[in-house]
Amino acid sequence: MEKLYADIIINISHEALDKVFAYKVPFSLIQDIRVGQQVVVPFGRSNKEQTGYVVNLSRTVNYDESKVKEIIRIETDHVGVEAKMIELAAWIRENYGSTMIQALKTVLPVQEKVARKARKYIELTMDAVHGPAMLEEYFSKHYVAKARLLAALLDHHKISWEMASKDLKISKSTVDSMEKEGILHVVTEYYYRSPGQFNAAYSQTEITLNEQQQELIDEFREDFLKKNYKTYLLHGITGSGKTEVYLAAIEEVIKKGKQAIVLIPEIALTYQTVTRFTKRFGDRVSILNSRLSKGEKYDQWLRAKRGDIDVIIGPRSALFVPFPNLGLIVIDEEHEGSYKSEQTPKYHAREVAIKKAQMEGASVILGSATPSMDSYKHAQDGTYRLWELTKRAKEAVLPKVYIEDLREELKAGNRSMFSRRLRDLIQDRLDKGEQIMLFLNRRGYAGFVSCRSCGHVMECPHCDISMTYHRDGRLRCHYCGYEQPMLKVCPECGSPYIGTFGLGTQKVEAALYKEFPQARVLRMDMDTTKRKNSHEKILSAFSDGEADILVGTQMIVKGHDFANVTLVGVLAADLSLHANDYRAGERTFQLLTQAAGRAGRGSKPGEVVIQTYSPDHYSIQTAARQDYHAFYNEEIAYRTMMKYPPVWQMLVVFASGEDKAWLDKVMDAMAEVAKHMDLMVIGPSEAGFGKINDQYRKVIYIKNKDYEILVKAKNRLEQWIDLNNIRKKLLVNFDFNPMNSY
DNA sequence: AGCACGCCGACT
DNA sequence: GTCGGCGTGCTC
Repeated sequence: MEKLYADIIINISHEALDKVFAYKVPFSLIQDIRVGQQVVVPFGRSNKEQTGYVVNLSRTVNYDESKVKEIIRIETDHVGVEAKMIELAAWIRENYGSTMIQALKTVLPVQEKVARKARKYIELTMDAVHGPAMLEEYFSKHYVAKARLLAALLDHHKISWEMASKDLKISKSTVDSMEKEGILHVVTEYYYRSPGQFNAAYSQTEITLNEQQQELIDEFREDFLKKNYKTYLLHGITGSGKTEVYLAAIEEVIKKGKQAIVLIPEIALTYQTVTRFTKRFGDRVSILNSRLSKGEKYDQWLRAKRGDIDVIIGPRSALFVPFPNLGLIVIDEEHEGSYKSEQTPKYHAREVAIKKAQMEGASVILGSATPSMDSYKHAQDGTYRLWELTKRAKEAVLPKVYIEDLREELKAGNRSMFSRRLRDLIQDRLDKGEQIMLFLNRRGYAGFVSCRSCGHVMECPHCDISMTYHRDGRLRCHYCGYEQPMLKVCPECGSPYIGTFGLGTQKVEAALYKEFPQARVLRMDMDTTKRKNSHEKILSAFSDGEADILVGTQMIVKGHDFANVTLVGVLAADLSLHANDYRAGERTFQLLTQAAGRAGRGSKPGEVVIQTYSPDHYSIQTAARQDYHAFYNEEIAYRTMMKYPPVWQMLVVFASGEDKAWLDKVMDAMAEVAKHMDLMVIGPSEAGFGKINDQYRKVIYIKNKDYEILVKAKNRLEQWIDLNNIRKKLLVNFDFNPMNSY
C-alpha cells in the first residue's frame, strides 16, 4: 500500500495552532483516517501526546521526511464541543468548497489575543519572616534572577507577570522553579470583557401570546418534548409578532436545560431588538456583533462554552458559539442576504444552522415576513414545517399603497424626483406634524459621470466600472479606491457637457430642503453611519421627533418601529429591480414589502408611495398588495422556466488573476471538465466587473437539479485544480446558489 | 504552551 | 571539571 501523510493542526489553543504539522499515517490507520478527525500524535522533543485534527491527507510531504513522526491513534470516543465544531467544519468544507483550514477558521474563534483576557500575577506565599533569609541565601548562591524577583515580592507582595518579565527580566523558568520551591504562587485572574452596551433592565414580564402564536408554541413544545426536532418556517406579516414566538420557544428550550442561538442580520442588531431579549432573559443573554473586539468575541464564546449563558444573539458567525447542549437556532429575517458568507467558504447560515441542529439534536425556527424563495419552497415540499401568522398583533391596519408611474410624471411635466402624489402627501404630513420615511436603494451624492454629447461614461482604468462623483470634486472607484479629479471636458469627444447622473441620498436631502424648506431632514446611509453608534443616534433622534423626514438606504427599512411614521416613500423601486442577477425580483419584493411595513406601525393609518418606471412588474404589484403567495407563484414559475435556484441548483466557479491568457485557458479547461460530467455549463464568461485591481475575472455557471451532483462536480474540479497546480497563479472560488452577481 | 538544549558563572 | 540557574527557540 502507498504511503499516506496527514496535515494536522495541534490542539494547543494558541498562536501555534495556526500552523499545520505533517505526520505519517501508519498502515493500520490508513483505512480509517478521514479529514476532520481528531487524532493523537507525538509532539515536541519529549514526544508528548497531543490531540490534533486532520486537516488534509496527501501522498507526499514537503518537510524533511526523516523528521516526520507517525500518528499514534484516532480519537474515537471524543464528543467535546471542539470535536463537534470540527465535524461541522468538515461538512462546510465539503459542501461549499474551501480548504480545511479556511473552514476551521470560520468555525473556531480567533484566539490570538486570548492571553490578554487574563491578568497574571506573581504572589509571595512564603511568610515575611523567612523571606529575608531566603533572599540572603539566593544572594550568597549568586542566584541573581531569583534574588531580583524575591526582593521585589518582599517589597510589594504581589506583582504583575508583565512587570516581572519586562522590568525585572525574569524568565518563566525562574518563576517555575521558585513556584516549585514553594516561595511564590502564580495567580491567573480571568475576567470577561463584556460587550455591555445593551444592559437593559431584567423584568420577568410574561409573554402574552395571541391565539395563533399560542397554537404554534403548543406544537413546538410537543415536538420538542418528543425530541422531534424540525425546521419551522415562520411566515408572519410585519407586525404579526414573530419575536414573541421566538421568545416563547426559547423559554421552552431553556426550561429543558438547553440553550438557544438567535441569528439576526447585523444591520438589524439594534438596541430595540436586543432589549426585548435582555428584558426577558436578563444576564443569561449575550450579544455578538462586529463592533466587539476579538477578545470580547472570544469571551462570549467562552461564556457559552462554560454554560454561563443560555442565549446568544448575533449575526451569521454567532452560529459557531459552542453551547454544550444546544436546543434551538432562531434565524430572524431569514431571507436576508447577509446570511450568506462573502468569504470562502461561502456558506449559508440557514443551511449550516440546519446541519448543526441535526448534528446536535436541536430545532430551527426561520422567521420572515417575506421568506426566501428557497425556504418557502422547502416549506411547500414539506422539508420545513410551515407556520403562518396572518394577524397583526396590535390591531394595526395594513397601509394604503400607491404605485406612481414616473413616466407619466415626466409626461405631465414634473421633472422633480418626487411624484405629485408623494409631494402632496409629504406636505400633508408636515402640516399634521407626522413623520415620513423616504427610502432609496443607493448611496453617495450622485451616481456615475457621463458625457451628454457622446454618452461616454467615466470608468476606473483598473476595474472597468463607472466611477462615482464625490462632493469634494473628485472621482472615485468604489472597488479599488482609485481616484482622480473631476474632468472638465469629455476625454472622448471633448465636449464640456459632462455631469453626474443617478440618485443619491444626499441629492434627495438637497431636493427636500429646496421643496420643503421648513422640513427637518435626517439622512442615514453608509456615509452618516460610519462612526460607532451613529446608527443608533440617528434612529433615536428620529424616534424622538427631532426630525420630520428620514432619508436613507436599505438600512432604514429593517425592523424599526416608529409610531409616528404615517408615510413611506420609495423613490426609485427600479434601482433594485434592474440589477443583473436572478434574485433581483425577489429582492425588490422583499425591500418594498419591508418598506411598506414601516408605515402605520402606531395607531394612525399609514400610506406608502412607490415610484417606478415599471408599475406593472409583478414584484411591485404583489408587494403593493402585500401578497406574498402571489409573488411566490409568479417567481417560482420564472425560476422553473429559467432553471434557477431554488428549483435548480447552481454552482459558480469564479477565478481571477493577472495573466489573462492563462485565466482563459484554465477556465475553458474547467468548463470542459464539467461538461464531461454531463452538467449544464454556462460560460466561461467575463465577470460583471471584468477587471478589478488589474486582476482579470471570469466565471463559469454550472447548473443541475441535484445539489449533491454539484458537490461532486466541485470535488472533481478541486481535484483538477490541485493536480494542475492552478492556485499558484490564479485565485479560484466556488459559490453555491449565489446571493450576489458576479 | 511546554520542554530540552546549551551557555555561563560558581564551587569542589 | 561539574553542577545548576537562566534564556532561547522549536515543535512535523
